[in-house]
Parts: sequence; C-alpha cells; structure tokens
Amino acid sequence: MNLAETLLNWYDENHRELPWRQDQEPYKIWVSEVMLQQTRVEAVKPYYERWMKRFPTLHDLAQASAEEVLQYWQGLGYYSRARNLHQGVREVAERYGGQIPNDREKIITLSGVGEYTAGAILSIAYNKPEPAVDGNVLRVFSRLYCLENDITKPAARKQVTELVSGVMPDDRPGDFNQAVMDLGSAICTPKNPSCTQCPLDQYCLAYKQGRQRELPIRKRSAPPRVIQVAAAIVQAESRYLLCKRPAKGLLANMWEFPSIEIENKNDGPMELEGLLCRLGQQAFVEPVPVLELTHTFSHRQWQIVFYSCKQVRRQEIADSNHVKWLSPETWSSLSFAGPHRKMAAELEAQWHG
DNA sequence: AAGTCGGGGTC
DNA sequence: GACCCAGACTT
Repeated sequence: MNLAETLLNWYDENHRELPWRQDQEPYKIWVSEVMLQQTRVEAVKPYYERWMKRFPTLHDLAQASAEEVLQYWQGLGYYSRARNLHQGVREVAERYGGQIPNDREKIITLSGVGEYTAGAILSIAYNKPEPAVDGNVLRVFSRLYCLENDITKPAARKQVTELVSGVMPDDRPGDFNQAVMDLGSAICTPKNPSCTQCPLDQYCLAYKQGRQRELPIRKRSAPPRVIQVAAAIVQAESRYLLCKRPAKGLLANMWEFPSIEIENKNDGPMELEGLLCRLGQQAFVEPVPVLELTHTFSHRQWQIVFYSCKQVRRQEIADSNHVKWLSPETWSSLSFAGPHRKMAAELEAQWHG
C-alpha cells in the first residue's frame, strides 16, 4: 500500500462531514473554497448555509446586487473575495453559459480563482488529478519530505505542487486533496502534531528525524502598523450620519460613522470638526468621547475613539451616494466596517431599548 | 518579491 | 499575547 492509498483509507474512516461535502456541484464547491481561503471551517459553516439559502445557484448569485452580496459576506473578512466571486460567477454566466469550465487554463482566468482554488474545484467537482496546495498541504508535505524552504515563498509552493503531483492517485483526486487537508487539521497540526496517531508516520521524514516541531519554516510577518482613528456619532432626530468607504482598499464599500485617521490622539475632536465641516456641517459640534476600542487587521491596527457630536440640523449635510442619514431600523440591510459594527450594534440596542 | 486585504480560534 | 487559517491580487 502506497502513501495515497494509506491516506485515503484513513480518510474513509475519519473524514469530516461538512455542508459542502453533500455533493460535487461545482458552484457549491467554488463558494466553499473561496469562503475557506484563510478562514477556518467552523467560521465558514454558518456563512455557507446562509449563502446557499439566498444564492442556491450560480444564476441567483450572478443576478444579485453587489450590496447584497457584501451583506452576506459581512463579518467573514477579506471582502475582495466576495467581490471577485460575484464577478467570477458573472463571467461564467456570460462566457460559458453558466457552466463552470473544467480545465485549468480556463478556470484560472476567472476572477478570484487562483492556483489553489482552481485545483480544488477541478479535483473535487470534476475528479481531475490536479493538486490543490493550501496551507495544510504545505505543512504536511514540508514534514513528509523535510522541506526547508520558507512556505510563505512561491518557490516552496511550486516544490510542494510537484511532490503532490507525484503521489496523487488517478482515482479519487478530490478525496485525496481533502484528505491531506483533514489530516493537516486533525493530526498534522501547526503545533504539537499528533504523530503517534498519524497514518502516514511510516512515510514521514520529519517524524523519522524527530524534527516535526521545527517544520514547516515560515517567515513571520511584520507587526501591524498602529493608526489612530477618530469617528463621529452625529444624530439628528432618529437618524445617524453614515459614510460609505471607497470602492477600493480596506473594507471597501462598507458603511461607517464619519471617521478620519489622525496623527495625534488629542487631535480627534478638532479633526472631526474639520471633517464634518467638509461634509457641510456649519455649527460647532463639541465632540465627547463615548467609546474607545482597538481593532487589529492583518497589517494595521486601528485605535479608534468614537465621539458623540452635538445634534445638528440634518439639512446642513445632504444625502448622497456616499453620505446618508439613516435610522437604526434600516441598518440591518447595511454592511458595517469592522469596529463600526460594534458601535452600530450598541446604538441599535439603545434605539430599541 | 513584497505589500494589501479580516476576523477569530487556539495555544 | 503570538500564531495561523482550504489565498488572490496588485504593485
């Protein structure tokens, strides 16, 4: 029995039951794979279920608005995934009559589909012997073959892709790829791998050398840059002033309370008055801090202070595409940007209570 | 090749 | 606190 057969036997006994493993429908596999990018299985489950109720077919998603798609992704993070998936699905509807292509050259051109996702869809949905090298596979194979390459570099991915191609079976390629991922999740974990329970222990060079804890090699990323942010809670009657973030960049297209990045924490009130002035506010606003919190992204950290600003006349600031006065009862159809979601939740609770 | 892009579970 | 997760895209 070879490595693949051994692993598939283990998979038959130990694989996880997951919502996207009910069938091999390419659209469902695609959605699940995009949601799972840099995101844990347990976090994805509820999003996937909700998504499939609202967008059960590729056609349903293609016809939906960008706003609604973003709303269903709210909280999952990496929002360009939702935008690219939406775009990719529309490309399939237009170019391929709704049929997701089943070869690598075509599928890789779709928006949001990279090397990994292409391999995952091809192997799982179409039974093609294509590698799908994700973080789990990089870790498992780094240990199996004692690879010293930095797995954050493309060269390591390339090397592992070659090794996977060499051991991948012609039958059940999708199960094989998923088996490596399940093994990486349950046995060959980043820390304290359960080597004594591993079905591949006899094939594992790192285990043989007692070096499994040293592998894989991964360059650690730079700490996030700290940025001070001041945000304004401006209320007029039952409505609050909200702004839509730009279409590109961090938290693209999501709603937030008017905010500004500042150099010095003490400058918050002054900077907010300037910001509201530029939006059309004429009166003095007297900002008073009401909530302070820290929100850490991958590459930056917001230290944000929310200031309650004195009530103004709503007429002074006009609604537009990116600036709106909205009552909390309408907020459920919006996507709030990161820490602004928490602030919005508090105001909604106040409003109901 | 390096930087951008989220949020949360786990140790 | 420090990782690290079924990565893709831009520069």
